[in-house]
Amino acid sequence: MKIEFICDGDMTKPKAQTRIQTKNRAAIREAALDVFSTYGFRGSTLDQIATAAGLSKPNLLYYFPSKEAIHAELLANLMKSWLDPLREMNDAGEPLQEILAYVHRKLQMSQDFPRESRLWANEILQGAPRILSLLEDDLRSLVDAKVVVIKGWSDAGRIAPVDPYHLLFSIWSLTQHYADFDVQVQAVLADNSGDVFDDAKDFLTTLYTKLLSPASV
Amino acid sequence: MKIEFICDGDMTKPKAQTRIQTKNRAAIREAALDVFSTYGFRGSTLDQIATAAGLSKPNLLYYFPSKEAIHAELLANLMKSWLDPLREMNDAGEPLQEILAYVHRKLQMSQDFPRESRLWANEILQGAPRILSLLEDDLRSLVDAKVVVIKGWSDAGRIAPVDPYHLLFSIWSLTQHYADFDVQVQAVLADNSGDVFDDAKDFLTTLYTKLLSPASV
DNA sequence: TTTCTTTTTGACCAACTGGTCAAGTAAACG
DNA sequence: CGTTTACTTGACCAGTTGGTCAAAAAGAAA
Repeated sequence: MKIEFICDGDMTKPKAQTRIQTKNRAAIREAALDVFSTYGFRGSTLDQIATAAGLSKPNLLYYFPSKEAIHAELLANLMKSWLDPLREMNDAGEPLQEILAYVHRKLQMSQDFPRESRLWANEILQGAPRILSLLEDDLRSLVDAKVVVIKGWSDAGRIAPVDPYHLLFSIWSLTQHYADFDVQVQAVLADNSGDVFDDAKDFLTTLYTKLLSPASV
Repeated sequence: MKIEFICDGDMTKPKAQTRIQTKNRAAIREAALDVFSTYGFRGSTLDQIATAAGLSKPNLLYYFPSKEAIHAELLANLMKSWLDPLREMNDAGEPLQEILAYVHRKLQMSQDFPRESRLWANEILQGAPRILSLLEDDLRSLVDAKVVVIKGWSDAGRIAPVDPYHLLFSIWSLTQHYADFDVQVQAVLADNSGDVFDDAKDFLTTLYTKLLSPASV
């Protein structure tokens, strides 16, 4: 019997997975996340992933039809959790609080899911060949919607005037930097101080508070 | 006769290169920068580089002893130009102007040398296996020196109090983002507006001015 | 022109790549 | 228990990889 592919378009047969399938598919996803996020798609091999998952290569290919398919599934899952923190930003909330909360959520994701962040970064760095269309649809429309919200806050004088697009870019880059460039951050800081993410949180809170607080005049 | 390797440690024989050597080694560096910055080290092949340089693979290997050697030379050159903009930050200057000038220099580099930025990003993302020691030596000592300068400005009340390390991280991430995540930026902005880098420059100038201007009290 | 050196290439190699397949082993089910 | 189904594997394949080498083709120098 053929394995059902999660999330495919057709509605036929939800086809419950067996214990073994659930376990092994999860192990493969874990291993693939490790390998892909470190070496990128073309730099990773099925043997690496299989070994990391504790399976033989043919066995791995019993669960996923191809290297491409594993990568695609990871990216599909990632897209959702990558957009969610921005979706949660609430039109009706207090503007500065909403933006700071978004920054903190993104920073927390860099701390908790650095591999996911690096997988994303690898894909974008290489020109996003596999998710360009998703960027232009899902990401773009979400951003466009939130840009309107931010513009509204800004026009109403509830936050300082700011380019909403570049504001979002700044949040992405500042928060993901701590995951993507971790090696560099560690090399510079070495033993130097306390917790990096605590300090980063303080720094970013100050930065966005100063940037966005409406002029007191 | 063996080809001399540029910049090797020993002082013997400067050994002037021939016209052909100069031309072909330059072509190889150009091509390798294209390929490595797009696919990362492991994802790039000698055939790709050779073709892009207009040479056959054996011919390419006549000029460089290995794939590793080409990559190493690119990174060595890059390290210098990557650190220079920070080196130029002048202790004796007006603090805010010095920092803004550094930001603008880095942003300009993202605009003018996006491939170099992506080559760097690829290397760091993958754990910097080939330049970790350089990060821990050259980069770290330069940063430590400049941190003292910034701390001095901050203690003297010439700029607002700020964590100097995270200030530098923020400059790196905000400026390099426009090179490294270019595809994503383009996907979000699409045709939307005028020049991305012009807008980015305005945004960053405002951001760091607000962050660093000393309290008016 | 002749000679000497530099440059270029086609043929080749062993190791590795993503992927297949038939045959075997282990679960689950009746 | 036996049988059906799910899972696993060793052997294998064609294409690609980084890299070698001897010999041919330019260039430079005389």
